[in-house]
Amino acid sequence: MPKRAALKDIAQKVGVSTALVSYVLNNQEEEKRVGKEIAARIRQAAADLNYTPNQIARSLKTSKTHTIGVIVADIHYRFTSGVTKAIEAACQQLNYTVIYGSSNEDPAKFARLVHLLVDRQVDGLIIVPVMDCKKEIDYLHRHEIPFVLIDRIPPNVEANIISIDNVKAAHRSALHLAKTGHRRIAFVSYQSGLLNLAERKNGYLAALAEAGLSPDPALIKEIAGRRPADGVTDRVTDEVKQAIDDLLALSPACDSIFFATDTLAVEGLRHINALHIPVPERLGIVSFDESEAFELFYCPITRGRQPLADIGRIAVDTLIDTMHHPTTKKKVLLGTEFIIGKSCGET
Amino acid sequence: MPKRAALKDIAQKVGVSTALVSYVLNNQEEEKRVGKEIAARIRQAAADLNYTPNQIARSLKTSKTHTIGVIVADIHYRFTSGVTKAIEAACQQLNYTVIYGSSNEDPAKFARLVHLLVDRQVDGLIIVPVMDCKKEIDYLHRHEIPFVLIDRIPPNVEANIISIDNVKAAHRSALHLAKTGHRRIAFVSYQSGLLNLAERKNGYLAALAEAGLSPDPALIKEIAGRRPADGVTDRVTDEVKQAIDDLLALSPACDSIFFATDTLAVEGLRHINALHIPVPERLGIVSFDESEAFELFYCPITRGRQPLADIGRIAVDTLIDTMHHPTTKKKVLLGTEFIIGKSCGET
DNA sequence: TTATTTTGTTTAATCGATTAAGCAAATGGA
DNA sequence: TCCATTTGCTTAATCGATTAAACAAAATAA
Repeated sequence: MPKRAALKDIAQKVGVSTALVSYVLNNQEEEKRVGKEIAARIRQAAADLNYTPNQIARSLKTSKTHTIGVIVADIHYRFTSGVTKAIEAACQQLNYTVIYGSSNEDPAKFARLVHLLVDRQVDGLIIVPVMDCKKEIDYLHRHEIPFVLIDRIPPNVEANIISIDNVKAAHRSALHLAKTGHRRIAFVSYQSGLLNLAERKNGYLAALAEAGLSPDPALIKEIAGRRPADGVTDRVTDEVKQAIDDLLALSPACDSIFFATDTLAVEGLRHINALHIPVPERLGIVSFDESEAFELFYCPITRGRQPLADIGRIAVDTLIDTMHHPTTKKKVLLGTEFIIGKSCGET
Repeated sequence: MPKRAALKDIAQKVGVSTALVSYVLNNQEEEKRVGKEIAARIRQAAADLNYTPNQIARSLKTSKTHTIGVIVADIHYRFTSGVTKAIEAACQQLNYTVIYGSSNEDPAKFARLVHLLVDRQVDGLIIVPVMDCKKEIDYLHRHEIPFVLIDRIPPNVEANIISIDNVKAAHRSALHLAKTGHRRIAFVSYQSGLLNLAERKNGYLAALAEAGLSPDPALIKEIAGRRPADGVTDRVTDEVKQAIDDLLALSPACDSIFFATDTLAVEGLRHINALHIPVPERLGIVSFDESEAFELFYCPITRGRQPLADIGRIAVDTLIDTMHHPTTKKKVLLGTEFIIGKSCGET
């Protein structure tokens, strides 16, 4: 196998300098006034030799890699794979390549990834931030590396952010439970400093207030652990079970649950199923996000669906934008779609 | 912002040549007999300047990128995200970076991706092949680029392959339906030249034979379109509906369905639900793969689960292996776990 | 005819690291 | 004392492309 042809080889074959070859193959023949006949011969030779430019060499010289780094929490989340799919599609159109890594919610791993990708000279980053990522964000700012945060909004951070309007979406979900006659509405979320969960809680509380219901701390359950790596979900699973058992034992009884994420809802429904609690008769349910399970559950789950494809696409657009105009700081809050199933009873 | 420090800067600061700096920072001080005191000063300077090597330059020189390319069908498939997660975890351990792209089952896109990743000089590839990928496989062979195929086994191809034993898994699934008293067992799959689906069919047929049931072409439904990009699933959805309607109208009646993939099962169950067909009383169900929905369905679905994490991990191991010993051609067929739900009735 | 502009091409530096080969000084052996 | 080794470091080529600057030849202007 002869090794890959380089510019030099084409130059040699045609009998010109590499400069000319470079000009022609980059379609600069006009500006650089390359002879028509020579240009044609160069193209021919390039085709004959099956030439493809060495991107590494090009990157070294131009310090542009045409690559963007994507740091997600866990590719196995529906949110993540949905958004990632859209990111990649958008990048493919723009001729960008995607390097990907997942933090698994671990700040140390997150930090390593940021540095790794920066060392690999990505032109920009799309990041699902973890807790305690202020240092890395600062690092990116200092080094003037364009980036966009998605999904979560870390506190006290200036940056491009693409997310959804969590307050509004949560408000709508909780209010729907109230409107369908529920009075003791529980909120099950993760314990986390991430602003998006805090905002979902705010939306929930606002809805209660609007419906004239008084908040009850006993109805708010915040699960300590994020779903750990590698399917070892035991801890979360157990805590969710406990939370639901607690809720069901309350008096006055809890009559409905608003799950702040799809993963929590799936865990919760599994347990509710095992306990043979009828939905929506005994317990009304609303969840955030999407899951195949929500439609196939005997009682289709009412839920707020995030526009995953939009988030991904807009994240890429915004990133490309900042790459050209580094000063722009965009904050985009997208709306969610509210899908009414049967898990809250009839309206 | 001062620009990133290079080897040259360290050399200047310490007052030595870049060669020495390179030796020290690559821990070759012993072989290259670098003075102890100088070595220490070099390390100190590197730390002071916050030096990180420019991977691009290193790659250009060594023509190793420490990057592997992953080409999948669709990251939003559970199979894909599960395997990808394991691939990335393994790569992180070995200090490899993952570049990722999805073919969306489109041979043209697949071909473009292969060339793109090869141009980016990936050290190796992990690939979920599409139909008609013989040309690209040959290309990789010709250029001596190490790669591993996963999930699907294209016909007439010599390569490292990590997959599951589809015949065996399908055989077991179909046989389970027979053992639970079903006599008119349908097989719903995709129409595709991919060998793994063909093998699942073979397993199904073998099980029928073993159970003394005669195969009936009317019970075999092969859906034409793969799930198209971007959630536009209408065509597949409609076809699945039609297939199930057809099956239910048969006489003698079809009493059970074996779905060859999770996506088909989810589509199918949605329709079965809408028709209020009771599972397992009227219709026994077995599926391939996993879905959150299978557990939350009112009647937990009996299924064969692929060892996604193992597939990913072994794919990486095998790839690293071939990178060092290019001649090895491994073919690994993993076993599947058979999870008995309630969708076939009692044993 | 000479000066100027235009056209077409080459030269050579550069990006940042790696690494074979070369060289000088110190050490050791006879 | 003289030659051979060892030690410690530098030089310079290289990977493959980009691109400013220099240059020569031809065309045009004066």
